[in-house]
Amino acid sequence: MSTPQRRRRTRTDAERNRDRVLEAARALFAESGHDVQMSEVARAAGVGIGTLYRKFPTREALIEAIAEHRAADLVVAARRLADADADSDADSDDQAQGLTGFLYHVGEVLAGDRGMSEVIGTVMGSAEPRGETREALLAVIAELIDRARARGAVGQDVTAGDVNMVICGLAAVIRNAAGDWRRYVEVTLDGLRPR
Amino acid sequence: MSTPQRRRRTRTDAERNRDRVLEAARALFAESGHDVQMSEVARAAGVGIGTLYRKFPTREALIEAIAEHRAADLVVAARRLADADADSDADSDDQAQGLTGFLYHVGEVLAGDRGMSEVIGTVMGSAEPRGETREALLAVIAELIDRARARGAVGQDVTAGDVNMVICGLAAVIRNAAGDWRRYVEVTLDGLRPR
DNA sequence: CGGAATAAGGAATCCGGATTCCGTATAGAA
DNA sequence: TTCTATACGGAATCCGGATTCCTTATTCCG
Repeated sequence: MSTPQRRRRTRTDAERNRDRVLEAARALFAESGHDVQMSEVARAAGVGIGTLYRKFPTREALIEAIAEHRAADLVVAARRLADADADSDADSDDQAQGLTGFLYHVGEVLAGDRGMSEVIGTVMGSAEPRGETREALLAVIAELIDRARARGAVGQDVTAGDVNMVICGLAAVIRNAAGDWRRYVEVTLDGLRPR
Repeated sequence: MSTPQRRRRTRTDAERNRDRVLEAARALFAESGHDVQMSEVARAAGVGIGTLYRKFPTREALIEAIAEHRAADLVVAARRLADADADSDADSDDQAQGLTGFLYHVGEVLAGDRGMSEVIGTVMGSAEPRGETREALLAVIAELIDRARARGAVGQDVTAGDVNMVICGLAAVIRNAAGDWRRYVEVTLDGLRPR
């Protein structure tokens, strides 16, 4: 029946180290993908392996934490594009501007982040049951599609799932340097147009 | 200066075992992808690990050997489709029949072969310098494209590289169960049409 | 049939990393 | 300043698998 006294606040240095780890890992993963070693991350962060493990009990946990962040960034970007799309008049030569912009943005991001390109497939795939961020992303994508469709820029039958697939493929193209990813985006966008 | 006497022919049992290994590995990889253990392959083949390693000095060698086979199969299939395409009149409702058939065929194959879907990206990507089979595949694809283009079924600017990318993406879609791959093929084919 | 020359088997070894453990160091509450 | 909950560091440990090695079994050539 002991009354638990209020916990001391988290040590400031602990917090600082967490940030350092996160940042170092983000950079390393972006540069070389997820096959970087935990010890490397720790070194890059200027922290001991023990500390790294205190923050993230597992390599997987670390990767997941970062992937989550980056995915959330994508949601934000998509949100912005959707809003911009809402404002703009229908005078642009690209009637699907929001969606178009989004796909190119994703390409840009993946092209600059090896790690992300390795995981986005899983994130978007039907794998993870818990996908708060995933749901959010699908929602915004659906919105982008609706806007484009309202202007007759994409087929009536296009769904967020379709874009999902396209992104999944895009990541693979980028990872394998299988060609010019911009061309890929161009082709798939054409494929989504009506008729 | 010793004259090497003519070698004894390869023992029949040795050959038999090689086939067994190849077959077992093919099945296992198709079923579960390439993360299967060497010992599992050996067991499935009814052979000792030592024997397995005598045939394929490295896990990578084994995977490569099988991937090579399967890729060659794709070339054969493509070749057939190209020939069939050559015969057919232009009365079909699908003017790109050869190419269309090929992409669906690839999808079918990848959907039934986890291992292949994991590697095709690398095979098609600009990775491998030595790509006899890769070259052959690209050549047939180019032919399929030419035929389709002659009928105005695909854009003037479509290249084998484009199809390459599409396949790379297709593999990712299938691997991640990111959606209905047939839909993906449909969309990308549309994207390759003129205009 | 007899004897190399090959091949089969599979236990023992090796290895690259991830993860754990515990003795120290430090922040921050009193 | 003191004291203790927290956090740090990084050597030691653990582990899953690939790969090696050596002993025994088979082929098949003469």
